Amino acid sequence: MRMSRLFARTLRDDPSEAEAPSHRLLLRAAYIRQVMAGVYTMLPLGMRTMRKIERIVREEMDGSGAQEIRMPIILPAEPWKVTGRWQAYGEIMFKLVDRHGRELGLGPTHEEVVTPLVAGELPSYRDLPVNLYQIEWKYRDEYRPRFGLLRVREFLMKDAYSFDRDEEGLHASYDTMLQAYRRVFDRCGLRYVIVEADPGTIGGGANHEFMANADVGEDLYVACPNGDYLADLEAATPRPPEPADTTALEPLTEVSTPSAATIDAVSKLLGRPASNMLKCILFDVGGRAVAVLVPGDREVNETKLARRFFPALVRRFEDADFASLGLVKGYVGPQGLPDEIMVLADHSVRGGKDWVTGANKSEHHVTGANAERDFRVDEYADLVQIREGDPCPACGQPLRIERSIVVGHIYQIGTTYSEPLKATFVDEDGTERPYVMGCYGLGITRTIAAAVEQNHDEHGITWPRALAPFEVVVIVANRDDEQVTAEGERIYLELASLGVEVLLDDRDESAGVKFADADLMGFPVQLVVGRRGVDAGTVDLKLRATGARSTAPLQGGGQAAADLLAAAP
RNA sequence: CGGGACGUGGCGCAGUUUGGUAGCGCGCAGCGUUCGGGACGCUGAGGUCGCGGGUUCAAAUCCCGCCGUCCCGACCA
Repeated sequence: MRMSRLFARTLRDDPSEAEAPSHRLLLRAAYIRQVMAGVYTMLPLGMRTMRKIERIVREEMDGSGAQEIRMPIILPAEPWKVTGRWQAYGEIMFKLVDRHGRELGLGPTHEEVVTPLVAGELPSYRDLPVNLYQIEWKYRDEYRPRFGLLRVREFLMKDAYSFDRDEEGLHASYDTMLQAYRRVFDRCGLRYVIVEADPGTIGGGANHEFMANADVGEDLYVACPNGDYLADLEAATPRPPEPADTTALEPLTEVSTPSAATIDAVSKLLGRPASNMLKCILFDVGGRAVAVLVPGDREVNETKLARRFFPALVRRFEDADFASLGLVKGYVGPQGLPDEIMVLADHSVRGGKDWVTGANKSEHHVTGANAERDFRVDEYADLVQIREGDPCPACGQPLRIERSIVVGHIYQIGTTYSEPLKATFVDEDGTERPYVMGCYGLGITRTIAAAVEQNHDEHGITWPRALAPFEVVVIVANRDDEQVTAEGERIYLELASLGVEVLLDDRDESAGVKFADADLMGFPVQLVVGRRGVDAGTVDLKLRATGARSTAPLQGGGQAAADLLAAAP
């Protein structure tokens, strides 16, 4: 490719809307252009990098026995209503209506399409397992698109779905995908960790996230310094506390707490630490009231709560909800709550006693409240938000919090979709059983951004070879010199014949502009042909990632660039 | 949706406080000079000042409404 023909105008100044490094550089280096919030056009350079990731993904998926299909972007609403996700995805799903008044959606993911597809084609256990994947645009009307390609409303994703007879088969399929993902991200040159994660609106059981480390990452995970434990912040489970000694308990006593409707205020008023307060938060779960108890110094992890009740919708009580049950916001406690309110407590509540909590009466709290004696707990569960410094569940060392970008997420979803969608096969014993499914997402466009976040410096992008849109750029430093131009052409053809993806900067620009653009666009190897070198019989080479410079003979300069490239990361 | 900021040629910005008929740098086109780290000179093209309404002799500037974009929080690849 000749740069004089390449549709790529670089920007000298940072566009004012771009903040994150990947966003800034992808715009400046002419990889992407914005169309509207969270929607981008991929320019030729961006396309080439995107295709490279797609290719790596295809090779690893095909090599793992998955088969590529293509499902539509535009989908009927019905199966989504059956699984409950028409509601659960809510406003995130782009919804539209066709001329007949039929409700349609733009696919945010494709379980509701692939599951009936397989059910219609494969009624026998003999045909299992099967794993189908596609690389397709996904649509999510995000609350807040941001950071260029990192969080967008239209993105390219590889999604795969495995169908097995039983749990054992699922585990094998899942493990195959986990290994395939490792190879994909290794080949992309990403620095990443694999963490235990929350399944979100997909639902189901065990699942892992592939997290690329990055300063602008929106996703936090906890890591044990000993390497014993890695988990998504939302999914992380703190080590359960030792149960409190309940041999001597305070009596339950009501105290007046005028205008103290917050943990902080009550804590100050009564001179008790927040950790001795029992926070009682009310939720509406699909129309049913649920009280969640956590110590006063902890937060309820609403993601875990949503997971406990998935696919029912969980929302915090609003003023009207308190009023309808005769409760006073800020003074709610678990003792004496009506029977129809389910009471859930975090495991950490077992570690405390003689709680201070609301008296269910305006301006009053109680002290000395204890589980069983004074209030019922219907279920203990893991419901708190983990914090930096919490003990590792494996070894007890304080956990650290790290920042990252989720580039892949794999799930064991079991029969979460096959059951409601009645997607069954006939098993060996003649009975119908729902498929045991796994699903596997990998963000292609997000991987582009994550790679730039990890590979850039003050001059521009420093691509790993596998993702660079071109591997070598041949810079003709003196555009007016026919001999220099001819040597540049010759080396360009030499590199092409060696199978190297090469770009010839034949533009009528000064050398400085060419160097700056080459650095900005991030090609791994730069080869400079100039007057000086041609006279001396040499070319100059530069490895972009390290800045290391060297010279090579003019004759065979192409081979030297190819050798340097082969040694590049 | 809640909080904050900003919308002026392709990009970055000034002008808005104090209304007077739009400017700078980069980029773009032409000519000439330059030619190994974002060259220089001359000439030129390019703007419904986000949109709609209002006030005024006169609005980029003042008032009202709307839209868009970005940043901080609630969803996810």
